[in-house]
Amino acid sequence: MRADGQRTRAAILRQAADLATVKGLDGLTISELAAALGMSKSGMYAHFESKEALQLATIDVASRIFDEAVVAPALHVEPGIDRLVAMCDAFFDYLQRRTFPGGCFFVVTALEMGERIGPVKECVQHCHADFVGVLRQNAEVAVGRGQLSATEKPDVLVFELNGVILAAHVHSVLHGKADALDIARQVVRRRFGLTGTSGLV
Amino acid sequence: MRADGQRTRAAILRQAADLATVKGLDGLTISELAAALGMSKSGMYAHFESKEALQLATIDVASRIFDEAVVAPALHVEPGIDRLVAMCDAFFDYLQRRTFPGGCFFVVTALEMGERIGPVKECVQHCHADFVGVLRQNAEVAVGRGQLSATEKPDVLVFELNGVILAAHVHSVLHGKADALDIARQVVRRRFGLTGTSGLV
DNA sequence: CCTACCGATCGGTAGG
DNA sequence: CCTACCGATCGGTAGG
Repeated sequence: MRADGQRTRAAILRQAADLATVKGLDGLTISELAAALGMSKSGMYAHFESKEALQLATIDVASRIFDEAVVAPALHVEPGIDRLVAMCDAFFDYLQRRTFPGGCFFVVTALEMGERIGPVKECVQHCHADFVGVLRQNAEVAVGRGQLSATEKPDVLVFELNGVILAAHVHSVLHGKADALDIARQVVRRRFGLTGTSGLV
Repeated sequence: MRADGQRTRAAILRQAADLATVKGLDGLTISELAAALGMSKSGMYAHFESKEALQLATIDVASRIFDEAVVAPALHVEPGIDRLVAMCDAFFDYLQRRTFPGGCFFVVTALEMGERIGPVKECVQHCHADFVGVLRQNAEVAVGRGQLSATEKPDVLVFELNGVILAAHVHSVLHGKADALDIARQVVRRRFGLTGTSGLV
């Protein structure tokens, strides 16, 4: 049945995304993926013609999961600083609840693909750039509405927020430091001159 | 001759470190490494008993290269804020001159090893923790000497500096943005309330 | 979606 | 440090 095929495909991609956050998009193996799903290796090829096609499709579903978990919730609050803070908080929540077992799919793959060449790298690159673009838009709104000083450069602000996100990842995933996400929430608030909900400075 | 053996071993490890920053410590292959050196695969096993031993030895030389490039230069300036800024600047220089082809060895491997288990992950983890520890010591000195407010938490400051380093990496390596390192230097200076050498805020 | 199979490459060893 | 080789596993295909 058609619906079954699509459900299977979705299950494969979700599992692939999970595995990729631990082993990398390249370290991910078709046999390993099949085994994790209790299927045969050739069952994977019934859904994808090559490993590269599988990788590309995996990035696509991962970006949907990311948007749903991190971007979408923040769209309910006002553009500008509020949305920026909401989006960072949503990211920290998404990281904390381990939506993917190895942390954030795009943090892991962005660093894995650093100097690679080819469609998989470009796809990861574009997904990451899209997220940075959303942050940037809101940084511009924040400056435009006078929520931030007119001398504040959106590019620099986005760079800094990205840094907090990345530091949160390394401290919580690699080092398993439980307080990393609290520190991250606190740093974001202080950067905007807000009194944190996460306790004293 | 003994000296030849050691020179070969050093050449193997240097090449391995280079490859690991592009393909990852796990994606690195013995055959690929041998080919890059114009040697045979079993020539590698004359120097290392297993891939894991090779990985561990590679991390060791990478940490020496890192210390020489990033930590050592900063030891010539006063502990505290000055040394913190010098160390960050040294990191940005080391990244800019592409000491390793894929960026910083420890940024790349720290994210690759995120949720792995075993001696290789632990080794990367300890190297990263050592660097964070050096930053932390200087953050404590800075607070102790009154260069920073007494309410400033060293852990939080180190978290932030780590974020700047990571953001510099992603923006310059993945996205190839040439101005990333200038932004990074600027952000570090502003964080300490210093007037940047890298132009206006 | 499976069994059965392909050539290529993996990490690693024997023997020199 | 090499040639020659090992079993295991890789990505991928044939045929059903």
